[in-house]
Amino acid sequence: MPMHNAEIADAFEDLADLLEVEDANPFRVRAYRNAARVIRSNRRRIADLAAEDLTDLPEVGEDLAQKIRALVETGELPALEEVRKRVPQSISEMMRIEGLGAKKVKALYEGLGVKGLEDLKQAAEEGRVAELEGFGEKTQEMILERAADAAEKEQRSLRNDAEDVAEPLLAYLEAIDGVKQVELAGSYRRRKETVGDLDILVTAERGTPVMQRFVDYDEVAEVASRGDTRSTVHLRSGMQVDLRLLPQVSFGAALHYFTGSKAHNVAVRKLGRKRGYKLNEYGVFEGDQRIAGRTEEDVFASLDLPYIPPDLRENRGEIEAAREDRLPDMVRLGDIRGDLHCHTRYTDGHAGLRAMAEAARELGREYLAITDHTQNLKVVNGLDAKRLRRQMAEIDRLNDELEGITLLKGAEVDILEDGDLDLPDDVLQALDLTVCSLHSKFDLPRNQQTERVLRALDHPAFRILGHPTGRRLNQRPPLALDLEKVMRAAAERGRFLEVSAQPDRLDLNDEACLLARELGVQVAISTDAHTAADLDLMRYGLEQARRGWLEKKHVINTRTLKQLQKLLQN
DNA sequence: GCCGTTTTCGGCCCGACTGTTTTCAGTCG
Repeated sequence: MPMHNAEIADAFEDLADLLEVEDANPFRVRAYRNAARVIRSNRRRIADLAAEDLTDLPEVGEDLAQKIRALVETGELPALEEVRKRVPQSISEMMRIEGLGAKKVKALYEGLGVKGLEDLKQAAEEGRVAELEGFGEKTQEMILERAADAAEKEQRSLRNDAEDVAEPLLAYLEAIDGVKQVELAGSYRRRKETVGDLDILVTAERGTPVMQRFVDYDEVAEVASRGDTRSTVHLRSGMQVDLRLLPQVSFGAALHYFTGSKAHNVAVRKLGRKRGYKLNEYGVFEGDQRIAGRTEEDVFASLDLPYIPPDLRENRGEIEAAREDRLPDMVRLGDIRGDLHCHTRYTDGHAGLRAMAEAARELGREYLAITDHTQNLKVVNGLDAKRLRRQMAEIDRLNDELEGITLLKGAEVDILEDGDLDLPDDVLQALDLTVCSLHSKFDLPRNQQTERVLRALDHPAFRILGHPTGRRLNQRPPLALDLEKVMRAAAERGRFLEVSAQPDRLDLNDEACLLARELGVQVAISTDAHTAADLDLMRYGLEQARRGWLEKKHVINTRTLKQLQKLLQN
């Protein structure tokens, strides 16, 4: 089983952590971290590229290329094994405690012989930490408080959960008398699929008690730090929130800086340096002279760049594209004309056909495909041919009656273990479209899983591959599938892939959308609604498609009903 | 360890906040 990009990245992160504790050259440490970031976010499997020239990857030179090859081939990183002989691996787990970095961990290890979280907790309980030079009572208390939490795995929040926390807080801040601007920066603003913490930027009239009101917010469980221009709190929900109070004149620079991504910022700063400018969160400076900073548009303009939307700021070519005036014209919610995946009471949905149709019409959809499960999925009472025929007849009757919306006859057809589809051909052919999905045998080896999907793709009734990787955020990793191969086959056969808008799926994700664009596969952004209210989840799928540079022309449910029907005929 | 329109050596982002060592190092973003 070839090594996953995340595993390779983890190995270099570990190496960086341990070297940092050893007080190695900080730039060397950073080089490993930079490479880990590049590897982790690369959409192709590094293990598969190992035969090619890995130095083509940014941040990867001769040395790292050789280390990656060794790691992929042997499963071991000799440099890491070397360091582990000198420093126990477990001490890096202490660095997960907020407020403990490499230097403090090194001091704890050398001064107290503490080797991991358990040791550390014990040392703190016995009061030995406070006695160590450079440490005190407060640090010891902090360690006691956080050691237990650090042992649990950190999880990022789903976007919709983060919104539930963020929106009321933003409204609270905006309502403070004297507050002028409130913006939520960070990965939240970039519309990333998950959110780690919230970075809020505020401008206000002089003397406005923003910080006091912020730490007084009802939902604040703990104030981690409080200053005149910056404070950090933890909310009851567990979410960390940073708030920064800024002068108007640098608001745009700060918004750009704290929106990130880090990789995007590094690339933009580099562009500035080439022109002799200095970029930081206060502005763009030529010598001591601030030449931009009030708005983000100013900041980009000072570098002769058009405005780059936050969704694209991942250093995936957006800066070059901006310079050459070929930024994508990303698909918008208003472009969406229909929804091609939903369920009803016939299987595991909670509303009837008419209710779903009317809810979709309320949202301005012109068509809605009814795609209930098929017989293989017993737990949800999947439809057999007979029941599906009955549903099709009911849809025909409803279509005669309904104004302003058309229901399409479809099914979410199970792809069986051998790649067959889960209904007889005649009934499949009678449908307007199929969404074909994997719901079983997630653990097949990569080759076999890929073959299974390729076989299904060959079926004449196959139209859309539903939630292609099967991942559930924070629950289930993507299944082993050669997505590139699948996409190439789909492009050849005129088939489509789904971008599921379910907040815990978002599948295809942003990077896979980029790949789809590159390989010429069109997608359907679908809600997979199980209730009438779910039909409004569309925006979450749209956000990931936009992050994946997809335009209106790449998304089949932006077509009129007539155009779509033509696309689905072949 | 990487990188290069300042190019094969010599840089590599830097400012706010905290706790502690009372003038600053460590951490974070």
